[in-house]
Amino acid sequence: MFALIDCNNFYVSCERVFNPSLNGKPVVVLSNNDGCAISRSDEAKKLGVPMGAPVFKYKSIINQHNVVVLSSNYPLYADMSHRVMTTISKFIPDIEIYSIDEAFLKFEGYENYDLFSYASKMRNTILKWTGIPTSVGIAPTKSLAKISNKIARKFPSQTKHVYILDTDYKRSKALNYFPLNDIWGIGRRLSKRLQNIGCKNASDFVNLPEQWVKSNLSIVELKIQQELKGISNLDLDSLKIKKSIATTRSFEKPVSNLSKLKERVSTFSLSCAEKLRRQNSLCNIMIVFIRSNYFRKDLKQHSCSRVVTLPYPTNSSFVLNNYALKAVENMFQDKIYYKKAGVIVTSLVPNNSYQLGIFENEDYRHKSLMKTMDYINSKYGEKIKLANQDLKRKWKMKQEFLSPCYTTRMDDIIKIK
DNA sequence: TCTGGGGTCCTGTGCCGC
DNA sequence: TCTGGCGGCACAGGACCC
Repeated sequence: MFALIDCNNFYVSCERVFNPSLNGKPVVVLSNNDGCAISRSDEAKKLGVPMGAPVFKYKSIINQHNVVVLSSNYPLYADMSHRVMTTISKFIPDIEIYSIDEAFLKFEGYENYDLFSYASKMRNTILKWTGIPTSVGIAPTKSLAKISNKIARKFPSQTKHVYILDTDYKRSKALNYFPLNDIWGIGRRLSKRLQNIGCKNASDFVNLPEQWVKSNLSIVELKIQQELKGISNLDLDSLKIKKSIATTRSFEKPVSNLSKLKERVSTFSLSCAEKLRRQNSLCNIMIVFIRSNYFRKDLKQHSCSRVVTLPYPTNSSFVLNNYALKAVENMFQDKIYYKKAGVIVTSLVPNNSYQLGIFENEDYRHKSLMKTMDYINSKYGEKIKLANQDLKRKWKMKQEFLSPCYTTRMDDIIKIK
């Protein structure tokens, strides 16, 4: 059996742990630049603030009902997530951390356990130790565990936040209940396509001939279909090695000036280099993109990307920065208001075993220089920069409603008098 | 005025070499 | 020497997830 454990309204719940006055009130947490609502309390959901809604469109609801609006505080959420995951692994060793607020678990050798009471004990412990409420769905496959988790969340008074989908009767009842786009892996586009051929709910999808699914959709949908039938196709993915690393941002204000754009992209490339070094990887390929604001139909649009195949695998800030800047110069067009840019590194290889080039290899001094740079920056804050970065950095992400970093910054720790 | 970021995977297209 | 078919590859773009 598999279980999916999911933190309820995770970002809002993290905020509530340290600020209990938010309990019972409608609360939303916003995305970067305070753009969209990406986490909502039950009260805010009831008021009709949708997931991912641009917050300026819902100002009247927010003002009318005194909805508390917060900027996202990632250091806090990352630390709380770590606490929750550590607590879970004390109960079950087979764990796949699927996202910041979700984990899949595998119950192997738990045949003699009462899974309901074991899962309830786990969620009570998490609540007690971290303050974060969770829901647990248990089923024979990962896809069904997802559905089971939805049931646990949707009917809290009946399920007490733990639901076990363990019989054919429960399975077919659940599949008849949930619409297509509630199935893990079936999004907006695909559910529309399936609706057009007469599928109304998950059950209709499961009853489609396998051959048809394979030839008209893809192998991914076929796997989902089998999982929903109760045939396990997806196992725990415990060792997750990243295949790409990205740093991308929307700008608070549009950028139409090449040197300013270069400065931003430079910072993104350095951030990617740092992330690479942190996980002891080198990259072979770097993708740089710049894009105007596609919501502004009245302005001239430009969206462009460059794939840079590097001469040798690297995680050197200097090398990545140089190529990123060349790519921007190459793509930049005058009189365009750029709204977003990013750097993605991919084709990653481990730091300690990679193919050396015949003609060109990295300057051997970079390695120790980077090590020193990372050490100084981690000890004293971002003290060392490259000269082409804006040394008096004026731009800053919009975060008007940021809560303190209660658990990760000494100055922000709550004082008890 | 104001619309996120970080991932994975798949598909279509164009090019190249056999 | 030319041509068509085909597989492999790179790349752009899209769908999906949280």
